[in-house]
Amino acid sequence: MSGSAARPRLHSPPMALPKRFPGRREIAAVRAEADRLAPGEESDRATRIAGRVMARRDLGKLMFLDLVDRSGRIQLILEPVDVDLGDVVGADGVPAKSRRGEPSLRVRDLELLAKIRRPLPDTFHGVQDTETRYRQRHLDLLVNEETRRDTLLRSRIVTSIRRYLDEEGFVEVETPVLQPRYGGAFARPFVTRYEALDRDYYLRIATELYLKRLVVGGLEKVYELGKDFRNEGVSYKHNPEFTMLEWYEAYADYTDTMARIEELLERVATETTGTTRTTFRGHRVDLARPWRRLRLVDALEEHGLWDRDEAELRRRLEERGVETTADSTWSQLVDHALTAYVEPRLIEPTILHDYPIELSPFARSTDDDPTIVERFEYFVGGMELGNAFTEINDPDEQAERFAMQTEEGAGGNVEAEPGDPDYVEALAYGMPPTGGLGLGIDRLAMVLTGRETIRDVILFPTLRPRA
RNA sequence: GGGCCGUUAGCUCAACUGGCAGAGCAGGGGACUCUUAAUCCCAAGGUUGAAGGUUCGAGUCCUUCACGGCCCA
Repeated sequence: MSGSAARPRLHSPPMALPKRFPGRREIAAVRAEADRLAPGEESDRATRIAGRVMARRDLGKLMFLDLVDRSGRIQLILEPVDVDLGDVVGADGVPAKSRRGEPSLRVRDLELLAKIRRPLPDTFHGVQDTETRYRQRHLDLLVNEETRRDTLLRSRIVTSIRRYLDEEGFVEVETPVLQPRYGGAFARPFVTRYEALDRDYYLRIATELYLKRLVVGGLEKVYELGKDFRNEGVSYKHNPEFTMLEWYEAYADYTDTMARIEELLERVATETTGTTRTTFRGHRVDLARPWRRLRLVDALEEHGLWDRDEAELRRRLEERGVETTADSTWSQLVDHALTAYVEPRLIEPTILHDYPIELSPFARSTDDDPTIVERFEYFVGGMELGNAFTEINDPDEQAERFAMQTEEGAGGNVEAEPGDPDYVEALAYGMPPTGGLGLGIDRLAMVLTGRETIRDVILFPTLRPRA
């Protein structure tokens, strides 16, 4: 911090740094302006920019700094000052192009806005240690440009999804995160304590049941985009706290919903990345419509893994060396077969549709087979992105499905749907035929950023606390 | 929950079969008026994740623990 006596000190004393830096332009815009000049030429237009000093090349009587803000990077040319890598500064000067042709700002005045007090990590190699990147995301964002880029891309993805749904007449709503009774998905919940009521509450595992109440109430097309919580381990595609979109559209069925999700993802990809093509986990995939469609039964039969008899299905799985002791019900065996043999092969965007009724407590039966329901899941790069169905709107039918799930739970499936009598009562007031859909936002962000783990698209992924 | 791998300076990484813990960047001092991973000179920087053990001697071998990663469940 103590520069040589020959060097002028920055005019702001460290203890009284400015509280604002007004009139600043984005670095990317200034850089573009400077780029239009000839080498050695200077503009006469005074310009102010601010950001973090990320490189310093000190030549004695001349100094070059690289200044970075959210929009980009530009070189500063100035009289030498006492400044450290990582300092936040505001610069006042004119766009210029160096003799070597680098777009720059010729600085008249440099103002320290925030002093770095701990050394910045390596600005060339960045932070490589995954643990540091997740625990100290500020460092990751500062020195790893890809992290900044993918964070901004994720933000544009969410904005683009909202724009589409809003334009299509959907209403964005917010429903309870803290719930006295959980439901709407197969998962174990986080349990918490509501002291004032002296009873346990649950963090929501889905928004499903509340959103469909709103369709009963006449909102017609609703969506919610927010966090769900599932009490399970982490993997490359699982974080216990994750972001989910659910929408419900009155007067639509699952074929309408298929068309809409294809349209949405094609559009979001194009708007945010400029293309429908992406590379994910080593696979080149194209999100452009139409996607491949495949019946679940056909997909399982391809592997000789479709059988209605639990013992027989278990035998066939074990024959292939699959450990099935954790699967206590037929539904769990089907799910296991799906996860192990079908899902990894669904590389190009694929809609897998028409599910067994046992796996789907909210979906209406198909017209030609009451044991098969109008449900689909859609996959990209061997990973499920979401789930959708033609919603049950008959209260008696819904009550029966909850009863089936109670049996499923009694059979040993801890993730069985617990049921919700209040929801059944809501349906008794009449819900229009409705198509509903869930979309895993984190997973979509993985596909569009090309990141291989969900922890790279969640800014603060769940980690064990340091001892 | 199980298996394997990792943890060395603020950051990125070395250190052979057990034999003086090292470099680059950052930070400190100095030189340098068009550099862009600037360059050059000097000095400094360590409880090798934690605890225990084996050994004349441990970053290295053994045990336990913590955290992370990958695979499996």
